[in-house]
Amino acid sequence: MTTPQLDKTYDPKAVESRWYRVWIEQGYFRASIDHPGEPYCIVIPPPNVTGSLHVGHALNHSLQDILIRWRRMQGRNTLWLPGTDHAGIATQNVVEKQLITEGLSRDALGRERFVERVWQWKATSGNTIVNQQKQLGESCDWDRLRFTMDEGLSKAVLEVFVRLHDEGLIYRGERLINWCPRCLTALSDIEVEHEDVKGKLYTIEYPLENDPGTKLTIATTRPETMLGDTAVAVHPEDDRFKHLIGKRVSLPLTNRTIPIVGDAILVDREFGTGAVKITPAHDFNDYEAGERHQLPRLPIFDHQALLDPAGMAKAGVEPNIATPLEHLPVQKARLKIEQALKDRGLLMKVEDHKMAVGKCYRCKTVVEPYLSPQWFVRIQPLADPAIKAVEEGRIRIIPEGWVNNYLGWMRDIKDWCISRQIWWGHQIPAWYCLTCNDRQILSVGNRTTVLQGAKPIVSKSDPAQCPICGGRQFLRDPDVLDTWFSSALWPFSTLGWPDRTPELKTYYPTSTLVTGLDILFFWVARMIMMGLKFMGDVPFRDVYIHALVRDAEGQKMSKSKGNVIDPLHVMEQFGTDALRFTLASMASPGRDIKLAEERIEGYRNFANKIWNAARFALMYLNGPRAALPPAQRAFPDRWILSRLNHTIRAVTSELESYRFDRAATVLYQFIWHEYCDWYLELIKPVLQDSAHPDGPSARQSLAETLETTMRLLHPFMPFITEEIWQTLPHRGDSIVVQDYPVVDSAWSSPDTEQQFMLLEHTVGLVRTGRVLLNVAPGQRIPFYVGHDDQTRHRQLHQLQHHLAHLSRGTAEVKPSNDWPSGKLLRLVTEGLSVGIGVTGDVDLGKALDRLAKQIAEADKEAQRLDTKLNNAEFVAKAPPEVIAEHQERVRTLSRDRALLASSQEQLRAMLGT
RNA sequence: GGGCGGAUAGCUCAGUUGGGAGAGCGCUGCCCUUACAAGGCAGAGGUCACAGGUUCGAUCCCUGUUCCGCCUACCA
Repeated sequence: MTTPQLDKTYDPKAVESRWYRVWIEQGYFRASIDHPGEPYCIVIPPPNVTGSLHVGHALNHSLQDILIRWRRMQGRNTLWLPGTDHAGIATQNVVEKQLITEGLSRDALGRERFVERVWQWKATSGNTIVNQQKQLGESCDWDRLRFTMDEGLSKAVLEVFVRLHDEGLIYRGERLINWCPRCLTALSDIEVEHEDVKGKLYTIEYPLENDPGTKLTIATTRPETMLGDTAVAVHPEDDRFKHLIGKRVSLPLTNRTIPIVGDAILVDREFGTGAVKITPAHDFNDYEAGERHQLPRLPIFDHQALLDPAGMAKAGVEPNIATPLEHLPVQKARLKIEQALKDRGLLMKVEDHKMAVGKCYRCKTVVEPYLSPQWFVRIQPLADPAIKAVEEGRIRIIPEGWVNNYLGWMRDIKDWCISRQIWWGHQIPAWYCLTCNDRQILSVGNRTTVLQGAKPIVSKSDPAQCPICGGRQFLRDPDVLDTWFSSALWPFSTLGWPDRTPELKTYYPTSTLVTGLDILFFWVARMIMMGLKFMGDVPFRDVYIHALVRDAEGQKMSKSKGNVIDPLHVMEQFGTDALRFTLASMASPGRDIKLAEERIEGYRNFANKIWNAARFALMYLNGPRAALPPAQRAFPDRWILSRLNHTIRAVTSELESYRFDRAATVLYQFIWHEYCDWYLELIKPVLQDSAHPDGPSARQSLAETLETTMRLLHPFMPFITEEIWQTLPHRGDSIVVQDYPVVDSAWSSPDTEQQFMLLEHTVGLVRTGRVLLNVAPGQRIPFYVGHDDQTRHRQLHQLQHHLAHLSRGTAEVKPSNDWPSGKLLRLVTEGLSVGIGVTGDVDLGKALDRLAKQIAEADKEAQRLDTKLNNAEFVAKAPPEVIAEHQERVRTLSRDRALLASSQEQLRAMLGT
């Protein structure tokens, strides 16, 4: 038999694309409802269709692939369902920017042609991220790739919208909503990011209508909104002001007077002046206060957040004030208002003030509360079951710490604004009869607005006839749905819902959702609500929430900071397996990942180490192999089988609890520091002697353990493990579809492990001695070993030839008091003694320093233990086994110390000091 | 303002029934020893943030403080 030869260093590029192609060709990732195993399904958090893979995706996807590959190998009926979402606002923004560079605009193009352009863009760039995912080795069932705007998923959206509307859970109404004046659309509450900024607090005087000499002083951070004030509020129990309630003030800069109202909710007596202006059209609190006091709402900004002439006219703003303000943005208007108030002596003071402003999560523009008719989901009835599902443990959130976060948000949830004033997305299935809604449909330029009070016909298909007037002319609601509305249906819409498909029956509820914290509310919470509502069951059993990836300094990665780590570049440079292993090993719960390239390089080295272990194995695997029962194998084989068994148990249980970091650490330690450092070294003498009687069993153990280790590692490092596995003796076509290793009690051998620890300590001591005495690495030396404990001493005899081999010398096992008295460096630890001959002209400085240090440490430790043992309370109250252990340690220490001291004296004697 | 998490070796982080403090990277010294210099061997380095409390005994449990993150919120 000829053995395949491997190159000296591992070259990821040479193997990755090759194996991925094979895996796809063989259909290993394809799921089938006929598979006999218990289903295990993950739906991918769909990335933006026009995006590209960033390191956050790489983490998220690596973890999912580890789970899926692991479960597939365990024989489960696995489905990892991939897909992308249409990312309404973001994608529309991208295409609009393209149009600008062509001198076009979406308005110039018109809705239909614009949407066509977006589809074109999706067609050209939509595969980018999918190809990058393949590069990462993701074992998705690509035949089932879904997109939120697919026909099937769109059907699901229609179905859900219409059913929720019919049940009264979707309604249209005019409310104050978050409005992005740049994207020109409504946003939901959670699409607004709050950011602390340094602002100013303006104190302004409003004169009383019937007593202009008396003034009510208010404080505001947004003086420009005063033009739309419709009341001033004071606390009803505030003795300073309560007599003013019911009176009116003249609103400066306008011809209006507005009432003073008492409002205990809005007003905090301690803050500012104790009096607050109320602008219901431009502030959420004021909007609610306005409801309480039946105040009019006077918007003074237009949809671009510019001062609106018509609005100002309606608000009675003095013409000489209004004219210069027309079409000014908020910031500029503020300066003019400030000046006007100053001119009239009404501006008392301006102070620095810390405040939070809301920004659009897509474009970072400051959002404005804006009064407009929108569609909402009445969320409370959906939230209640979603709260219960988590409370009752039907859904587990991991790590648990996020449960309260989830519950807190769900219990305080607000109605969800789902309409967006953009064109890319699922258009709302609502139509307005042109006859019946004549007065509610308003066209200004190319903007069509359907006013509050219009009567929509909600239906899965175009209505033929108005049920009220019989009219046949309709306007379809121009708005589209929030992208997250379709994402919320993802776990069942991707499986064929609303049709009752066998896939749905097999894979729903899905098993695990892997996601970042940033979309817990955007996505996870909404999937839970929709899943419970429409499937009558939770969408997934486990939600695993992983950390955010930051740069080495802990900064959030962003293109503008230039600190992004590009996963594609990393894969190119260090290999995909290295990247995947790095991310897995750093995925500790509840902590952000600070990623530095050196870490990835370290795991590239790990891959190379594995590669070379395989090269070593292949070099010696020629020749007959014999599979003896584990107990009859040689010491190194018994030991590595026992350790491998332990590693299988640990990796499996860590994966079961989503501790990817610990699973990775366990694998790393085993492969590098047990398998390579010790096992391969231990078996070299047997392998290198082709006539050795233990050869057949050693070769069998070597092949068997390496092959098993590759299977154990495969979910983490799919490419290198496949490449190596193929060169080893194996059964089957691909590691992808082999069984995951399971614990085998016949492999477990605690006695052998004990013995190995003795070997490890002894070899360590000899090697230390060699360094202390400056013995050349290649030089073979004679040395003595002995142990105070009889059993250990006997074991040293059994280990003799291993000791000699690993210590590069000849070992004589003999009680230490039988050793020659002079010219010997003795090193001692825990009853174990090693003696190395000292030749005349060696520098003993290092050795003496070491002995002195050991003695000092022994003294210190002995003193610490003595103190404890002399404490009557310790002796009286500590468990007997703890006391016994302490006493034993004191005895060992004192023996060790005595031996070290005598060695010290002997060396000193040699030096003649 | 509220909530949550973190503070352990130079750096990044493990450490689950409280009883001798760990890994990776980096650093120092010696080695191109026929799997691997992307390597081997040996080694240095830590009042486990601070102050109290519980306990015979605390990195671990409790309280408070400081600093740093994140989430959330209507303080004009």
